[in-house]
Amino acid sequence: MREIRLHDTRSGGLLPLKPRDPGRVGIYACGPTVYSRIHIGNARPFVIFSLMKRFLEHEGYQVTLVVNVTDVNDKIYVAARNAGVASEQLAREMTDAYFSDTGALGLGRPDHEPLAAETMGPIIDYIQTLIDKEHAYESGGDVFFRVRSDDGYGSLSHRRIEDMDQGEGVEGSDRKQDPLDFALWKAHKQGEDTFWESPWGPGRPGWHIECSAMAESLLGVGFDVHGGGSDLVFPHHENEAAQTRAARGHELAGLWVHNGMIQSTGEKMAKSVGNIALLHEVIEGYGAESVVMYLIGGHYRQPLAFSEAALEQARANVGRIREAARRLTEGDSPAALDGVRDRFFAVLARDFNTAEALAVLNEWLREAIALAGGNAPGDSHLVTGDQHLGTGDSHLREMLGVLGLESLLAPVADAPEQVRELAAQRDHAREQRDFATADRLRDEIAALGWEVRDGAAGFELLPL
RNA sequence: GGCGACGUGGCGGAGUGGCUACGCAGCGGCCUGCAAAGCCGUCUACACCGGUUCGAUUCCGGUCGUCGCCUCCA
Repeated sequence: MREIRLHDTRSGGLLPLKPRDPGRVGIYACGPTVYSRIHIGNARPFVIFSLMKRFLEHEGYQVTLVVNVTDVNDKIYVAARNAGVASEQLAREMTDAYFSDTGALGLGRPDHEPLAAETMGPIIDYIQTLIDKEHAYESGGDVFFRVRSDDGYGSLSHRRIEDMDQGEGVEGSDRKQDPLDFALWKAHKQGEDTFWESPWGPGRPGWHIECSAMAESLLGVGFDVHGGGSDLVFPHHENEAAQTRAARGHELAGLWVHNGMIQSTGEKMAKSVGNIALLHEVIEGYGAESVVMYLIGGHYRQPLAFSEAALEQARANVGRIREAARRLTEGDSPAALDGVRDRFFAVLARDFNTAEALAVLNEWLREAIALAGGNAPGDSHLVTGDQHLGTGDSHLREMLGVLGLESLLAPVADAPEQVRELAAQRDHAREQRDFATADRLRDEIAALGWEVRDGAAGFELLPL
């Protein structure tokens, strides 16, 4: 089994993936807070970790991917109040929208998608354990985590407690023993229409404990990879890690993997900045494959520039691969290309470098063409666009499958009878050298949503 | 202010102490009634200043700039 290395935020370096249970990998990635439709930045971790799961499965691991939904949070109360709907209803609607928006990416679903609202029992138990171990305390209906009781606090985000903002003026500061302490449970406040009963009175959990509890109840303590956006390193993941150390005496995850931000107008795409592109709109505009292609075009840890041009480019890339795929034959790829295919996966094994893998995939396509046509550098006429290569597509299928782009290999549907009839007429007109008629028919075909291409072996019809 | 990351050709974006990243766009060919698609070829790079080195885009230091986190945030 090939060694897979990932960049670990806590150690700051590339670490080999050493599964807790040999052959089995557990991944937990933080999903969105559902108070509005998600934007393409929210989709990045969903795509990265979905594809990482595919890659690990390709490498022979059995993978459990958990992506949570934060459906209990301050933001949701505020957004619901502004929209004049119940917070529970808004959360439910936006959760559904999230499932539908990410579903449209065509990558399938994670193995588990827990909701905070449905994990309330474990969350309350978790808090009670922290109180019992004196890592947390109740104060006026709130419960706070005692940050200074965790020796490892700051080890994930590389901050020293002394450097931290003392949190003056922050909500709840009058009830905290230490300004650094953060809320595990927040007492019910007037106007908050969703709340739960607890040993400390009615209220709702804090964000950080929700994730610790959801992750642990599905993957146990010490699972392999905890992922999420780099903006979550502090305080969210730092706090998750602290809670687990305090309650269980063990690290929550072996590796902490963080994706970079998508940038728009030169800064992080964020609802609060107002520079967002909603995922469902981008998918409708460019197609799911283009969105996936765009997201894997850069290394997951780097910031990624968002623009119309970047999406257009991704769409062009998708089109080119789809064209190439059409010219291959279903079946085994030539052994001469095994090395290129292997390199594709070797590159992914080095910190999941999808950008470099894509370059290798391009190389595979180029060599497949050269192999089929015998093109030497400088030859430009041996393989033409309409020529079927006769090369087996198994390697490409394997690579595209890991990238979530296997749909590019789907056969083109037959054109409707009406379109085929027009195309036949056009072919006849061309034989008669009646090009005016041929061009008019091409326009008619285009108006029906099809493109006609002429080749040595006759015409082809493709959906526009 | 503290911590961290980054500055690559028109654009997106990898990577490396010495050898073409890749893609998009452009340009020149091939093919073509025209077109589309495809194929071949091709031009623009490694922020700036020092240092280490036989040799640095790649290592070290500095300067300038950008971004992220420190508050909800993928």
